Amino acid sequence: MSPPQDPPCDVAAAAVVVSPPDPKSHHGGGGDEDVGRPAQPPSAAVPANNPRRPVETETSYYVLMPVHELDGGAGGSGDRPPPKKRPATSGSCSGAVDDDSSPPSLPPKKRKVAVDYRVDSFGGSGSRNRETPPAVTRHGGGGGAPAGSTAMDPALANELRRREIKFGKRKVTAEAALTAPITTKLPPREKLMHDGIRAAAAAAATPRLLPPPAMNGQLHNDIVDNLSAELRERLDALGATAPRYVCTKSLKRSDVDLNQNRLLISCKQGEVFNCPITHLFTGEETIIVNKNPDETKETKKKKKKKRRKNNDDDEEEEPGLKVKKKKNKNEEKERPGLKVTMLDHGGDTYATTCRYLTSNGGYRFIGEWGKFLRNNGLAVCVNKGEEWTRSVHVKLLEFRSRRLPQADKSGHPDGALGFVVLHGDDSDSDDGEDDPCKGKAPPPANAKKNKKKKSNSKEHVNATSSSAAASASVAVERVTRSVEQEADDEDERIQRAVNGMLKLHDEGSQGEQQALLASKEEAEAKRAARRYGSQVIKKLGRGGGESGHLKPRDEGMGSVVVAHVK
DNA sequence: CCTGTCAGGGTTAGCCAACA
DNA sequence: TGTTGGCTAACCCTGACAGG
Repeated sequence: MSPPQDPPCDVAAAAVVVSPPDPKSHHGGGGDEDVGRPAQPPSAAVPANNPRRPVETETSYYVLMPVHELDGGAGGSGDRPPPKKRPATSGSCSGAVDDDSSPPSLPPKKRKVAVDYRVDSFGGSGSRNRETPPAVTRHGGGGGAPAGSTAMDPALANELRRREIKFGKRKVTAEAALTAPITTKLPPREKLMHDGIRAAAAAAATPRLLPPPAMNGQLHNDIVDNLSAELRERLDALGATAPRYVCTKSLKRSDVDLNQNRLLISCKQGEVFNCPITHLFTGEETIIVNKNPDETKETKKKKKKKRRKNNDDDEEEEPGLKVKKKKNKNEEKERPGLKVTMLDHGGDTYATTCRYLTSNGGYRFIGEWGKFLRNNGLAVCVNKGEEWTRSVHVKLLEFRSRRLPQADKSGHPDGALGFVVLHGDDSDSDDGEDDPCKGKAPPPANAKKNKKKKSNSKEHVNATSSSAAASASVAVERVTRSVEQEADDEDERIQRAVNGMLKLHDEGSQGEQQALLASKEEAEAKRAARRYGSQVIKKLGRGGGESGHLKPRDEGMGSVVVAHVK
């Protein structure tokens, strides 16, 4: 659960991908996080006569190209609307994160973290101004800007330049027809590619004080811009800093249960420092939030023992109980937990307390969380037999204000920490699209199916993404003949793949990593080709010397080209 | 190389106890 | 009675490993 990286979105690695018909058309392949994402069971997906796929859409062609080239044309553009979100088909709780990650047909009872750690995916929007950067940084190459920041890594640049797409035997004319328009655009694309490279370098070199211009940054802007007037007024009144996106939490039943009155945001054990919330806290706040976790355990054990003793002989314990009560009172005064003010969409204020619970491995917000639920119509009283069938997520945006309680104790010049909590039905949300981490979230109902899907998704991802070098910032254009719905899914996947590529690159485009990826991807692509009757036409950037009648639309666009031959 | 199985780990739901 | 703190079991995913 490494913090998402903010990709330089201006440049695109280009990949011409003729996707195999189905197997991957439904799974959420994509970013590295998505590799494991469950997808449609191969059995259902592979058949060419898949009922879910229109006959004429068997072959889809994907072209990854610089985002600025995506105007009009094949339906992609830099400002194209965020990929449509797949509607949650099941009544089960599926968070925003879960949504896109999980296939519609898979309503798992329990799912992995629904917390959307897009924090950094907003171009670090969530963290860019943070005092405490995430433990995992994107700067694999060391200090300063990430690789290709101030200047593109020469090796990468060379790699990109010598990339060529080579098409082997192609009996399908349709591809040629598709590629035709592509080739016609070659000159501008080359230029754009260079522009893109420069843009990537510039973007990387630029301190991320602003959200990146595209993708997640756009999403971030959307979130912030869509704050209600009341909320804005409230923030102004508090003299709050600009809200920054933290994460998205898909509300589970336990989160909306009024009897529990708490919101749990779990953090993977051992990776608490990767949790976006963790980095919101100053040192002082961290101490408060995590106050004496060990003591609590010890006291608990003691309590347990005492309980047992109580069970054994109640009479003797009475004095002890009194003592305990007194101690508890003292503990109450010292009760750990950070006072956190929450604001809802309407600007209403809720005083909550945030604590990190080692037992649950996550942050628990208590206090007026129940009030929030009631005011926002999210409350469920399980005792009354109510069921939580909605799929609602909440977005957390952090801000600070000196006018909040305990601002002085925060240890932060901007004051105490507060959260803007925006909720919405997942069906309305589009957040999943950009979530690089959502891949982790979706647990399929069937693990076996999952695996198969997983493998498919891997193939797809690898097929669409190739060398890590190519991952140097991307945008995706899809040229497809498939139906819109299908296209949307594909779009999502490619977007995720791109994100994954970006992430890989950000993690530090190490040679080993590249080599590993390259070999893996090539193998996966070949496998996919065999399985789906496609042709692995050429793996870009591998030797690159073979002849081919098709030149890459953009130099430096690394990819595995898989042509599905109908 | 592919597939199936197993073990480990993470997340969530449910429950209970203590306290105000 | 409602709130809060905490534990634990169940579920499910993921990775590793072995067999075909």
